Amino acid sequence: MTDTVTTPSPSDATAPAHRYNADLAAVIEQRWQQRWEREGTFEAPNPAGPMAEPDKVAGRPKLYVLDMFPYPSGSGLHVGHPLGYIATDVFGRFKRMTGYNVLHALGYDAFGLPAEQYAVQTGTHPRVTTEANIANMRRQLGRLGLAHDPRRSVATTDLEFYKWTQWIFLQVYNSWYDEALQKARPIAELIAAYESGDRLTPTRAAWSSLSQSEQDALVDGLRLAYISQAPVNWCPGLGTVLANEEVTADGRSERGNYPVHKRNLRQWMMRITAYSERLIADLDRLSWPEPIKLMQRNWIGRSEGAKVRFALAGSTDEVEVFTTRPDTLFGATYLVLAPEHPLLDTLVPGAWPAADLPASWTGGAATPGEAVAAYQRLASSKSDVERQVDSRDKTGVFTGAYAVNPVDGRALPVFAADYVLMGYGTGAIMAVPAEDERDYAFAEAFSLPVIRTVAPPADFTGGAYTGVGPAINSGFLDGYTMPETKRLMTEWLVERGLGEATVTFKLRDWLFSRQRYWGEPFPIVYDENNRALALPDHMLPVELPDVDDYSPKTFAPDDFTSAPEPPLGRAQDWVNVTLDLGDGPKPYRRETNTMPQWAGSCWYELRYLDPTNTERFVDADVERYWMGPTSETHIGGVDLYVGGAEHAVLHLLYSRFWHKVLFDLGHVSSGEPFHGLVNQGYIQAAAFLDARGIHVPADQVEERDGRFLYEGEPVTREYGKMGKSLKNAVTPDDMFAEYGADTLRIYEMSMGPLEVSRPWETRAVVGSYRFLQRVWRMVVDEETGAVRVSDDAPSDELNRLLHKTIDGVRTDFADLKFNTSVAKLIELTNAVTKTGAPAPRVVAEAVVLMLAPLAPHTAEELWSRLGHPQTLTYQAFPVADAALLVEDTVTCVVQVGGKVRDRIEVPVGISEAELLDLALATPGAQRAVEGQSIRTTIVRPPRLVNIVLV
RNA sequence: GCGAGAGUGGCGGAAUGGCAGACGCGCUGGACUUAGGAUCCAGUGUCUUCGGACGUGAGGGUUCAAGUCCCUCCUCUCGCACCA
Repeated sequence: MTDTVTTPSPSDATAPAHRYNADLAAVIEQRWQQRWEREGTFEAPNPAGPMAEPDKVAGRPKLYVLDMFPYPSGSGLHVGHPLGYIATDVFGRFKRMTGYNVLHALGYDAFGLPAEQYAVQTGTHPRVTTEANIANMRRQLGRLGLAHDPRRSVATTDLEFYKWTQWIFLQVYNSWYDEALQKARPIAELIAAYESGDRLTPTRAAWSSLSQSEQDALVDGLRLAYISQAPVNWCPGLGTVLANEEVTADGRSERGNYPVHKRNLRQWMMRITAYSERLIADLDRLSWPEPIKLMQRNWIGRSEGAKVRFALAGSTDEVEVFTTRPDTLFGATYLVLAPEHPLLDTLVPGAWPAADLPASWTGGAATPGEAVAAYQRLASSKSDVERQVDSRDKTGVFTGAYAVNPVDGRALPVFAADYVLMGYGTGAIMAVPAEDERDYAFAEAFSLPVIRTVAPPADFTGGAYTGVGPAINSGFLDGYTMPETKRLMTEWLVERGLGEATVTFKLRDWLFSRQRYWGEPFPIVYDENNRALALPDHMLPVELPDVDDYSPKTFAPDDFTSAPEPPLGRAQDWVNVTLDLGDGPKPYRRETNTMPQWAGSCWYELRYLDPTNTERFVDADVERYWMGPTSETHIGGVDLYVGGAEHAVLHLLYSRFWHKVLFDLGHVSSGEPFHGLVNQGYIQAAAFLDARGIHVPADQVEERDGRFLYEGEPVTREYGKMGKSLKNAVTPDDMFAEYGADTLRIYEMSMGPLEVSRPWETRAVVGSYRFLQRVWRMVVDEETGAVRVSDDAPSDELNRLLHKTIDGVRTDFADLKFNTSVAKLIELTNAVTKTGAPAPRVVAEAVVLMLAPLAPHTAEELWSRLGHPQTLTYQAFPVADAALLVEDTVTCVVQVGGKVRDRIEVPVGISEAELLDLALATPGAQRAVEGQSIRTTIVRPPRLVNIVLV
C-alpha cells in the first residue's frame, strides 16, 4: 500500500507563503501549547484545598471527564491509542465553552507486569524505564494538545500515590461486611460487639474466654482482605499467581499466554463476594452500555434457588446441594459431589454395597475408597485445558454411598464427578436427568434412571427438557406451573427443616497478591508467631526497596510442582525489621508479596481530584463536589468515563468494589466510581501476510490493480489491531510531521462513531488536512497572510445554514457524535467557499469557535488573528437563533404510490388542500397518474404528499 | 452451545417510519503549473429506450410509505462456556 509517509514540500517555490501546512501547523501548535501551559489554561478549580478557587467554582455546573489511564509501555504510542483521549478532550473543551467547570487529567498506571517485563528485557531498573516511558508518552501526548490539568497527572508508582493505595488496603483489611446492614464496617466495631456480647461467637463461647489465636481466626475470617490457603491460579511461566479474571477460558494467562494450574497456596484475597448483590443491583443506576452491564451481571452470576439437605443412608451425615430447580426434586435420581468435596473423606463405605455393580460405576476398583481416590487423582491432574476439551464427556465414579430423597424416600446413589465444581454453590448437586442436559448426559453414560417431572410439549423429541410445563410424577405438586412448584416445594422443605430458599453467585473472591517486584508492598508485617499485623497509618508508606535483582522467579511453563517465590523475599535487609507497634520495639518480617496492578487503578480517579493532599487520599468536600450524587436517585461518580471494553470484568469490577468499601466507611460520598461510561472502539489496520504466513511491514506493501505486493511478491491482506506484532503500526509522530496534530485529531474524530472499531487509512487523512486548509483560507489570505474576512452581513441563505450548523454541531458534541459534527462543519465551510466572496466575520468567527474543540490550535490561532487577545477556551460556544432554524420554504416531496415523482418548493405554513393541489399539478405526478384513478392521498404538510392509485 | 451487537457504493461512513448514500477517501474530467504525489473547480450507486427501472446480507410480513418495525434464515464480530 502507498501508506508510506512522505515528507511535505515546504520548500515548494510556488506554494503561497501563508498556506496552512504541516510546518505552519507545527509552529502554531507549539505556540499555543506553550501559552496554555504558561497561563495554566486548563487548571480546574477545586472548591477547597490547595487548588481552591471558590469564585471560579461558584455558580457553574461541573463536569468530571476521565480516560482509562495508560500503561507507560516502552514501545510508544500508535495512532490507535489517543482515540479516546481526543474524544474526551473534544467533549471537555466543548463543555468548557458552554460554561462548565471541567476536570480532565491523565495519569499513568505504571506498576505491574508490562513495565516489569520491559525492565527485565532491557536490563534496567523498572523505576528508570517507567520514568523514561512516562516522559516519552507525555511528549507524544503533549503534541496532541489535550486540555488536561497538568498538576493532576499522578502515576501509581509515585510514593505519595501508593502511600494512599496502602492506606486504602488497610481500610479494607480493617473492615468486615455486616450482612444485617448490608455494608462494610470497621473491624473495631466487630470486636466491640463480640466483647459486649451483642454479637455471639459461632460456638457461643464468651469472647474473653477465647485465646488470642482463636480471636484472630474469628476476626480474620470476616475481614474484607484476608489470607487464605486455597486453590489459586498458579502460572509458573510468569512466576506468579493470577486472579480468575486474568485467566482465559482455555486456562492460560491473559498476559503471556502461559498455562495456568490450580494449586493450593497461601495468598491474600479480597472479599468482593460480600458485595455481589450490591454490585449487581447498582448496575441499574449507572449510565453504562448495556453489553458491559450484561457482562458484569453474567460474571457475578446471580442465581435464585434453594439449598436442599439429603440424609445419607446409614449415617448421620447429610449432603447439602444447591439447585435452581427445587420443583424437580421428585425427578432427582442421584447426587453428585465435586471431586474435591470434603464429605468424600467420610461418606465412602469400606465395601461396595452390591456385587453386581457395572464397571463404569466402580472404575474397576476393589473398594469404593480406592475408586474415589483414583478418580480424585485423575481429576486433580487434569489441567483446566483438558477439563475444557473433555467438557462433553461425562466422567465420574460411584462413591458406594446412598442418600435419601426426602420427598419419597427413594435411595439415590452418590457419585463423584468433575462436572460438578467445588467452587460454586455447595459443591454438590441433586441430579435431575429429565430436566437438565448435563445430568442427562451423565445418566446416559452411567445407566441411571430418568423420571420426568415437567410435562414436555407434544413435539418434544427426547433428552432433557429444560422448558416450562405443568408438573407430573410429582405427588402434591402435580398440575402446578413451574413458578408455583418452585415456591411450594421450597415451602415444603422449609417446614421440615430440609432446606431453604437461597441466592448463589458465580463471583469468587479476588486473589490480591502477586509474586512480583514492581508493585505496591503490603503494609503488613508478621510477628514471631507468624501473626499478621497491619501497620499503623503513620508508618505509611511502606516504600518499595531498591534491589539489584528485581526479576521474577519463573519456571518452565508446565512445571506445576514449582511454587511462587516473591522477589522481595531476597531483600532480607528490608524484610526483617524492628518496629514499635505499641508494645515496644520487636522484630518483624514484612509481607513479601506485592499488590496486583489493579490496585492503583481502583482509586486513581479519586486522587486526580486532590493530588497534593498529604492529610487524606482526597478531601471530602472536593470529592463531593466532583463526584457526589447530584439528586436523590443519582448515585454519584465520574460523569463520563471513556475506555476500552476489555476491562469489563476486571478494572471496572474491582474499582466498583473498592469504591463501595470507601463509601460504606464514610470516606466518599459517591456510591459508584464511574456514573457514565462509553467504550470506544479500536482502530484497526490492514496487515499483510507473505506466502509463508508471516507478517510483512505494512508500510512497504504496494497496491497494484487490486493486488498487494511486497518486494514484488504477492501478499494477502487481513485486518487486525494495530501494533508491532502485525507490523502495521502508524505512529502519531508520523502524522504530526506530515499534517500536524489538529489534522490527526480531526481525522480520528471523523472516521466514524466513537464506539465502533474501524480501519485506519493513512491516505484518507488528507481529507481532514484539506478541510483545515479551507478554514484557514477563509480567514487568512494565503499570499499575504492578512485577515480577509468582510464586515458584510451574511446572505439570508448562508445565515440560515450557519444557524442550522450551530444547532446540529451543538447536539452532536453533546451526544459524542463527533463524526457528524465534522461533516456539518465541512458543509458550512464549503458553502462559504462556494460563494466566492470573503467570509462574513460573524460566520468565520462562529466556524472558528465551533472548530475549537476539534482543532484547538488552529482555532486559537485564527481567533487571535481575528483580533481576540484572550484564549477561546472559555469563549461562549455559538448559540443558534431559533427563529432562523425555521425555514420560510421547504422542498416538498411528491410521491405516487410511495415513489418520488416530483419536488416542489412550498411555504412552510401551507395548508393541506393547497399542498395537494400543487402536488397534483406537478409534471411528475401528472405523468405517473396519467388517467388512472386515485384511491387516496396522504398529505403531510409541508414536506410530503403521497398519491395512492387504485 | 448460550448471550449481545452488526451487515448500506470501490472504501470509511450519513439518514426523528417520509427524497437512501450527508461528509470524507478513492476514481474521472478540468483549472493553475516547468512539474504534480500540492492546491482549486466539477462529476461520480447500477442499468436505461432518458419516460424510467432496480438498489441498504437473503426471504416473508405490517404500512399510503421500511435501511429503519415484526417473523424466519445466512454471515461476521465480541463476550461467556459443565455455574446445577
